[in-house]
Amino acid sequence: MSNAFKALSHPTRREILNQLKVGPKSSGELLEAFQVSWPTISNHLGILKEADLISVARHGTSMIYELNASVLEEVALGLFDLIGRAPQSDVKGERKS
Amino acid sequence: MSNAFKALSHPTRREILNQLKVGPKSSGELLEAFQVSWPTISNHLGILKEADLISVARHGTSMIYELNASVLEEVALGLFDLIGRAPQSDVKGERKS
DNA sequence: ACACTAATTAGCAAAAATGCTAATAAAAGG
DNA sequence: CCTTTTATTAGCATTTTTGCTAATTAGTGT
Repeated sequence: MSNAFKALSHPTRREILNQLKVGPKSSGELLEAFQVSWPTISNHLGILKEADLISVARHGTSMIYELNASVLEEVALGLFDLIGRAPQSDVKGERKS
Repeated sequence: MSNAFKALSHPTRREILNQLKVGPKSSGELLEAFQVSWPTISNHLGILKEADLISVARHGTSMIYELNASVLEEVALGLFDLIGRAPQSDVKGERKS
């Protein structure tokens, strides 16, 4: 859990998650949204992956990154628990088939 | 928002929030739960306060710290937004008087 | 095999976070 | 006013994070 919050504590990494919100993207596509070098983005992606907030799969020469919704949900639920008000669990977004 | 996540990224600080979950406490009371020096706790409390995750009020010689539920809720909602599934707002916690 | 594109790893320097001891402040009680 | 209790501030060393350039890996096309 510490890893997750640490990963979330950097603005660039939160913005990466925000970019991935609309759908999977490659390192290169993500790079364009930020004024940093490629190794820097690569490092941020590594940290997010280490925290299990994103998943990655190779697609040809590209690495495609994707949000890990379940882990993000866990973190959010942990915060709700802290203030003693759990959200209804019947939301869950996706319906069953 | 960056401040909040940074504050949450340290295990001791998350545990402080956990201690405050049951109710307000003084620095001294909080200190007893951790094997660190007093200045260290004071520093962590300062960071949590800076992030607006807790509030503080003087009570005699003691400083009483208290959870800022609304800010924690905001952070949690931010995460839910990231995965596109907002929790129901009809909470299970306090009823309306 | 060779070049080209996409991305990561290595190595480094600068900045920030962590947590200590010592010194200081602020309120309460005698 | 002086002491005690409660807590913060100052100053410092150690560790971690951040982000760069240069070098390397991996796949694609010729």
